Amino acid sequence: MLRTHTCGQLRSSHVGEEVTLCGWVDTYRDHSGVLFVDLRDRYGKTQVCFGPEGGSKTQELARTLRSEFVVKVTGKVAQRPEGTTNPKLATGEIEVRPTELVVLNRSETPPLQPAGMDTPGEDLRLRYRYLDLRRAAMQQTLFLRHRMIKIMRDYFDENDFVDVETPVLGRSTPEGARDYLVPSRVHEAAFYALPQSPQLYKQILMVAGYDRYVQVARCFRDEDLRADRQPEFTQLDLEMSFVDADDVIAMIDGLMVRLVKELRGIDLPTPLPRMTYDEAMERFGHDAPDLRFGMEIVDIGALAAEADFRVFSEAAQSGKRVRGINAKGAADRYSRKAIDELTDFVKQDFGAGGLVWFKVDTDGKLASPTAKLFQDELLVRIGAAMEAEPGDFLMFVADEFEVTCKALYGLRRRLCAELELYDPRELNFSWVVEFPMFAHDDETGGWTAMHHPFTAPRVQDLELLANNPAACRAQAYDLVVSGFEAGGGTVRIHDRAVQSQVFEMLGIDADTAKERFGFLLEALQFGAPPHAGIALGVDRLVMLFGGLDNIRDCIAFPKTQRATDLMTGAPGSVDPRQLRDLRIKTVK
RNA sequence: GGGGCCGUAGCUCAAUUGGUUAGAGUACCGGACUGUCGAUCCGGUGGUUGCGGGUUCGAGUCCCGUCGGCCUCGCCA
Repeated sequence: MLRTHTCGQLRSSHVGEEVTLCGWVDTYRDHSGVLFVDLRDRYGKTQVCFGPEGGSKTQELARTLRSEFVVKVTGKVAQRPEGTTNPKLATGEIEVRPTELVVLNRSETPPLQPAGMDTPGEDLRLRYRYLDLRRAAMQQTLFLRHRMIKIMRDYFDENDFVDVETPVLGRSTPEGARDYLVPSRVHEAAFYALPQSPQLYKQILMVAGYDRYVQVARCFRDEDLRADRQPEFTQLDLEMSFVDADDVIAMIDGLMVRLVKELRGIDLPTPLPRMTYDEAMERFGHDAPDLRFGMEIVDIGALAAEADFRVFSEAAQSGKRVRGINAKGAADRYSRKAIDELTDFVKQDFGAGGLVWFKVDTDGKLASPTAKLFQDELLVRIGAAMEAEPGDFLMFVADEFEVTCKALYGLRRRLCAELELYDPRELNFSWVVEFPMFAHDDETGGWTAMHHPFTAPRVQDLELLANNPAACRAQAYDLVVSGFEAGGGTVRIHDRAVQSQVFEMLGIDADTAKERFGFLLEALQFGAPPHAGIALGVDRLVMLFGGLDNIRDCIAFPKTQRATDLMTGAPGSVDPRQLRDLRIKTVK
């Protein structure tokens, strides 16, 4: 070992000891007679004081040090003189007075300054990720990530889970996200697919009797990126046998309690609250509602039906929905121009016909250019339904249910950010349960699995499977943390007859089913226990616990929005010989 | 594939309605300084305003295209 201590370790109790530290030059302050260098490693910073007593040669060398040089210093730990301690540093009581300085490596002037106070542009940070990762904020996040995964592994180990690794090279299965494909050299025109999740393998492990499986698994989905979505991401994946949905939920409740306790020092009450999917869509327009603030959606369809204003009455009478939200006290925060932008927002992004809005004036009356098209008494009743008070800002969308959900969810999310209605570090946990089994497939006009094709319907909904699939609810549950889907799982079908029925609904015929995942269906015939599981998004949990607003900051080497790695240049071209081996020809 | 924001010194940003030689802080280089800790003080280097066209007497600023980063809709069982 080149060093005796780390840069975060020394205290007054070490005064007088001879120590050797290694680290990077964080900052330096040259006072001619004496010069100071803050030496940094992942443990902290220690001030090194080059005074005349250390020798002029050492001092001259120290004078050449610049940002991010890597050095080794040997010297005595000294108490700092009265009045020169630094309470901002854990090591601020002491300093090291070196008698020897070795420059282990110099550094070019870094394009971004790890010790700087400005956050560099993200493209630079990704291009020079090794410098970015030296920044304290990034180190804190990666340490948080480490601690979180450690807690998870300990927790599941204590609960008799077995960590089993599953293949990365698998086979492509239908539905779901677009696969990342890996061509086979040995088999012409055949491809492996990288796993979107270890779903099928973990079910097979249940058939194999492993009873409780867990894995921190890398997953891949070739879809467009978002602030909370990366093409490769990490799931805490688990599966349990002889359990129902409540057992899985309780197990995860316990994990959340542990995480919140150990990472935040807070006792999280359980059971975590639950809401059905239908309720979530009615109250918040989304299946992962942020419950840290109100602004719930209110349906005013019954009132709208009576309106002289035809956008409302015709919508209400034709089976569409008229719903709105109330941004409390926000009336003076939105000018006409800002409201025009909100209107464009709901039209452009969600296909809404428009936005009907009112500001509540000091008399409690609803005011807007549209207001004159309404009967006065109806406006009073609408105001009452919205619990409107002077200064409130009301917004309404009249459209198909799905459109009103998307538009009002979008508005709610946008306004809560603009109005700062919540503490970004606050964590709120809940479950959304009883998801629909099926969703309409716009392309084929048929049905598609809301979760995946192995999801079990609720027992009481079995007969709805065939005659009213839209009403059929699944034994599915999503963990929602502060408005993000932090995880989702289901009880799986272990009954061959039910499985066949679901495949039929999804338009997967027997041959296709056998071809695509016959291995699972076959396995289920050899004594499959009832089983259920869940997968949590590790990157997202780190983001939420870290109070961050994007997932890239939680990943050491993330991809850009266009799925490239600015540091390595991936994806890149390959040697023609590699393509020849794979018998792959690119076309333009 | 669609919509939006951004791109100016190594870095973070500014530059009035399109108008003089594109500025500041920091970094970097040189100098001063024995207690600083975002050190301070003095001096200096540093610019194809992402790139390519266009409009104009004149473009960092306006228009078109393009490249890159971010946000978002679609997409994400």
